[in-house]
Amino acid sequence: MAFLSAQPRPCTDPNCRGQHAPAERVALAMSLCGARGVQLTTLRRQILELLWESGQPTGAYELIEALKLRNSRPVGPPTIYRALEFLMSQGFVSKIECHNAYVPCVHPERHQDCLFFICGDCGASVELEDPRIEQLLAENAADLGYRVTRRVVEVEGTCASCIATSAA
Amino acid sequence: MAFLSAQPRPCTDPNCRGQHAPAERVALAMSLCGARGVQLTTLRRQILELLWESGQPTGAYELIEALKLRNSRPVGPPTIYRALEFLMSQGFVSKIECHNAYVPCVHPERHQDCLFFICGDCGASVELEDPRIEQLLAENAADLGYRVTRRVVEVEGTCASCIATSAA
DNA sequence: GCGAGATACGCAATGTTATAACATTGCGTT
DNA sequence: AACGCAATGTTATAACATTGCGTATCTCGC
Repeated sequence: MAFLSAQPRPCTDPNCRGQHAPAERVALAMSLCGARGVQLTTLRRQILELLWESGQPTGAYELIEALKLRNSRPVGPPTIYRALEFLMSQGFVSKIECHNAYVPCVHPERHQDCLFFICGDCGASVELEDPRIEQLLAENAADLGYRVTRRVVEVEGTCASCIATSAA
Repeated sequence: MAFLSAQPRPCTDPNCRGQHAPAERVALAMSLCGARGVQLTTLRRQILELLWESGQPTGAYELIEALKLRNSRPVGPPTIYRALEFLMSQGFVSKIECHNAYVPCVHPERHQDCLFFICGDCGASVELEDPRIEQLLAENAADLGYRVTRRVVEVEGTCASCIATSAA
């Protein structure tokens, strides 16, 4: 009886905009890792937590600094990058290529690349899915004979609240 | 009488796939710079030529090496990056964010961000335009209240010829 | 032509992001 | 104990990009 389950469940609202508590998101990741037979180790979990708590795309070296505060013993760049690679391979994190920064993903269970809108003023990013865009990219790929391994769709601009603030 | 003009003219075929001779492309850039009142200096022109001749996304430091061979006097990173910034501002070049590399643009006169398909095997990239995708991104931006300044759409995968090669 | 201001370039140093190469830890199995 | 394995630690370096400042070159009004 799924509705009685104590397990965290995936969000099914494509327009939820990622409004979920960090703890809830991390619990979902732990659950998925269990089901997939991979390990969400302490380090990996901490990084995922930090990303959820950060609220905006965060650089690898910022994560190193943040972990230093939390853990006393510092970790080196390779450690961070390996953990990020794991988190990305599992769909828990995406890289914002145009900012060399990392964001937690709202829908790791669907595990696909989605759209990001990034505000150049406040730095916040929003994750969206749009099947129509995915479809069109797939069509273009088919026309070219491409086999697709990854999609990067990043829209840079100014978010509504920053527009409002700057107008004031 | 436009059809008698000796000026290079923009390509109007959205699916031309960039099959244009480097010299022709550079001539178009020079013409556009004249019309816009900006300077396509020797350095900038050389970099644009190198990108057209390269045939695939090229890193800033690769351009430094290539210029060293061509010019005897070497140029430093800031010089290259300034030139690339100029070429991007004029729509002559785009950055492939997911590879930290630069490609010449087929349609500088339209001066807008387009789609790139990048082959992970051979490294070649293909530039496309798809108004339907642009439209959908604009819709999503409008829904979110975003003012868009730049679009990054990069599809990584394997191109048709590399698929054929690896199958053989 | 000629000087003032703007634009572009040269150069040294530095900052930022990412990976290579190798060593170690911890844990479960034999 | 000895081994295998996944993850992490350590050191160094590769790869990408910017800052700050001084010099050269171009443009335009005179």
